Amino acid sequence: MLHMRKSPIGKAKTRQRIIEAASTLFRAHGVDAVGVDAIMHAAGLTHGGFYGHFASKEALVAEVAAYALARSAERWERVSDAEGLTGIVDSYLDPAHVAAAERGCVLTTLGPDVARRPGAWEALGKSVERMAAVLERLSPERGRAGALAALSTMVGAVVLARLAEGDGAGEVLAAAKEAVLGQPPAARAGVDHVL
Amino acid sequence: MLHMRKSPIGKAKTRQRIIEAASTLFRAHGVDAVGVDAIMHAAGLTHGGFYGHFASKEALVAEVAAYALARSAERWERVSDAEGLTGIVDSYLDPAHVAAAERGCVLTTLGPDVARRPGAWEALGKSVERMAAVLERLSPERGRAGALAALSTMVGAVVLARLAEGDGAGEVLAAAKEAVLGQPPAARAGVDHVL
DNA sequence: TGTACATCAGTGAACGCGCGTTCACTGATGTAC
DNA sequence: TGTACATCAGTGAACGCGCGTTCACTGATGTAC
Repeated sequence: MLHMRKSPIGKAKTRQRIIEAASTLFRAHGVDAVGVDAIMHAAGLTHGGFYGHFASKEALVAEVAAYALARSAERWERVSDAEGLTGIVDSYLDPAHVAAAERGCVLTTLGPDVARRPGAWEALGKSVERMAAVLERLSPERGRAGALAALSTMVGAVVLARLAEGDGAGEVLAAAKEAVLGQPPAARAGVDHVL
Repeated sequence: MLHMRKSPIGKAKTRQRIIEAASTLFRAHGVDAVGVDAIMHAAGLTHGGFYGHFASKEALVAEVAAYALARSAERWERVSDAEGLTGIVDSYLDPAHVAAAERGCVLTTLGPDVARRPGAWEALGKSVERMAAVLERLSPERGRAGALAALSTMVGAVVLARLAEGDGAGEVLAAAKEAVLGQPPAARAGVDHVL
């Protein structure tokens, strides 16, 4: 092969590239539908090198889930500072989020998948906690229970929106937005029974 | 082999047995983690007979998802008649539902998995519609948007509860229940930061 | 009612294939002199 | 500064295995006489 990456300082970067490639592929196609070979290829490497970075595919799954959700939590904290509750809710309950599952929130793309792998729970819990804390800080009057309920609504709405055809997705997202932000029905379009 | 089932009237029952076996296994382990061989074995048959009933594993997946969610929708309609909104919400947001994923709501066990298989959407949409209709009938003052938001909250809460360790699951379920039923905080236990 | 036969639900060996994982190796790198 | 060498990140062939699917077959069933 012509190009190889062998400097010791580069190993950590290669590892990170593998995690990022896997986080896209896992979210897009599901954990079991993506092989080590496909991940390494997406990272610009050959499959054999995988085990120099991770003990097993399962170990990668746990790390990827934790990493991707931690990035979501970071984003929530950053957006909440700049744009407040509506900033988070609008970007989460956005058709673009529904469409781009490969970059979407892990809870909505891999939730049930990760739930079957108890090894990954611990690492996710911390990020879920951070996301709930952001919501609670922005709506202190609803308390922690209100924050957990709002998070549930947002996660569930994106899951449902990905199962809806046509305009159904938009209707679910709008309904969830209304519930979480407490907006009145306002000028509602004449959408009817499209889910 | 000693026992075989070959009467023409029995074929439809065999087919149903395959669907039911698959619906349990898919929900418990995920679609890609369960092979045709395991499904047929659980149905008391050998793997070769599968293709006398279904064109492919993908065709079975679509049928299983539709069947299992339709049974949920039926149950919602039946329970709503007898026990009203609290009957549905209490049984859906119950630790027993969280624990028994293999018999749980398809939206929470296979949602993202099915979302990646557009072939199965159509059959699911009808059942989602029925579930939303049940919620709207029981809370007409919140309208269709309120029903879709409540459904989102319930689905998201079960997904999150399956990712939580220890008491975190109960906390999410209680928060979602409070949000959907509109109950006041009431006598809340001193649970703190357990998710 | 009893016998011969056609049907076809279910069997199980076999197929090509891609999986997760291992391992002997290669060759660019950073270091020692 | 220039050369020789040890390190080790990454390569790619190979492993056993289980996948989805096919197919020649078996034998219990319902039917015809």
